[in-house]
Amino acid sequence: MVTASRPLRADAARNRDKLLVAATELFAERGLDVPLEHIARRAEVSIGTLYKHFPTRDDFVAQIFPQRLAALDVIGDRALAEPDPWQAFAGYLDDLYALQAEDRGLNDVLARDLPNAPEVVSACHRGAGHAGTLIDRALAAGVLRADYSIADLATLTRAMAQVIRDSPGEWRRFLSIYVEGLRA
Amino acid sequence: MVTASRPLRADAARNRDKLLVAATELFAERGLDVPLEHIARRAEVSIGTLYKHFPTRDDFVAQIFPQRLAALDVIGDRALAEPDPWQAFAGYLDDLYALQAEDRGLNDVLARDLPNAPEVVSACHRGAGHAGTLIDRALAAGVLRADYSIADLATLTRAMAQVIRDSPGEWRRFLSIYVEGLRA
DNA sequence: GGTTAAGTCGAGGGTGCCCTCGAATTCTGT
DNA sequence: ACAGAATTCGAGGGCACCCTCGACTTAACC
Repeated sequence: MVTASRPLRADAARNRDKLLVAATELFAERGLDVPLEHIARRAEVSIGTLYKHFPTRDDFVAQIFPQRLAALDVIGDRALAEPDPWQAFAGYLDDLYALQAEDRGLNDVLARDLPNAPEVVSACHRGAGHAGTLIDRALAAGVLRADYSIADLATLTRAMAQVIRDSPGEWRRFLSIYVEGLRA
Repeated sequence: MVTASRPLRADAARNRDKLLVAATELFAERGLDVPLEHIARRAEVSIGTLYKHFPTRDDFVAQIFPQRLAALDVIGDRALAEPDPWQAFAGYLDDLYALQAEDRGLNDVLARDLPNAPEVVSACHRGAGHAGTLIDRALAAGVLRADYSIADLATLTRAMAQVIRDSPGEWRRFLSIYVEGLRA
């Protein structure tokens, strides 16, 4: 999988790291659309060097977000371990959006059309898998409105992304109202 | 109020109209951020002429949206005429977002920080007034969750704007779930 | 018809972002 | 130390949008 061509030269490895750090920070602070020039500047590296290491924005995304998205598995597993199906589902939503609220980049990744990064896509699919299971369990237990589906959750996620952007202090309240409407 | 300076020359009046028509169409189709050059092109007028008549984007907004926002009064009055407080409130939301779904420009106007156009601002205030009354009535009747406020409705509106943009076919379903969570 | 104020036009300058490429630099192995 | 390969740099071209301004055109009034 990892095509180990010649290892990077020392200075190159250092620059690559600085770029990754800068990109991670800026994505989290300002979202996925931060200008690449800003990333280069924060990394104290020229724009040309940036393009050498990461020819496209998606190359950054592919390097940065798989780790971030691992958190999805963590909250997914936690929810699956919760015995009460309703608690599991509602808690999962809470955890999910707390995650999004902490990281504008993550918020963007989950809310918009997926970036062209296979690892990111598969992490999202895994997340959707967890969510699907939680929904099914809640449906089986009869605690969730009977017509709820994963597609509704996708819609909710985009809506929540917007609420988080506009009024970071109010997403929890908004979510709790919506969730109230979900009970069977 | 209307400073009736010299009337416009015939050709100027014609161009002004063409610009207004083009802007109305394009705002509705593509939202408030459509490039001004596109408006000029559709109006078959040069960019310089556009700036002569409408020095800023807000000048367009100020001319176009007060009419559009009159619809807010219509649905507001309709809702106030409805005797059942819950029906009135829920129906109002439905009508409001149906309006937004029909016109991307309106969707933008209602969802983002208000444009610098006094007439638009006051129309929105009037709308908020109606909504406030409907909320109060529903609260008084005990059919709406007791802590609901106009601020929640503002949050909802931004969320709905996003849902409408992303998946125009699903806003009604999303809204109905949220509204379900609102009942007392 | 001639005068002139009003209106029109569009090239062009400014900004912010994207991305490329050749010259200059620096690491690495011998 | 040196050669050669790898890496860095940043000026600069491209694009999309914003907005201005002076030369040209035209409607309006006598």
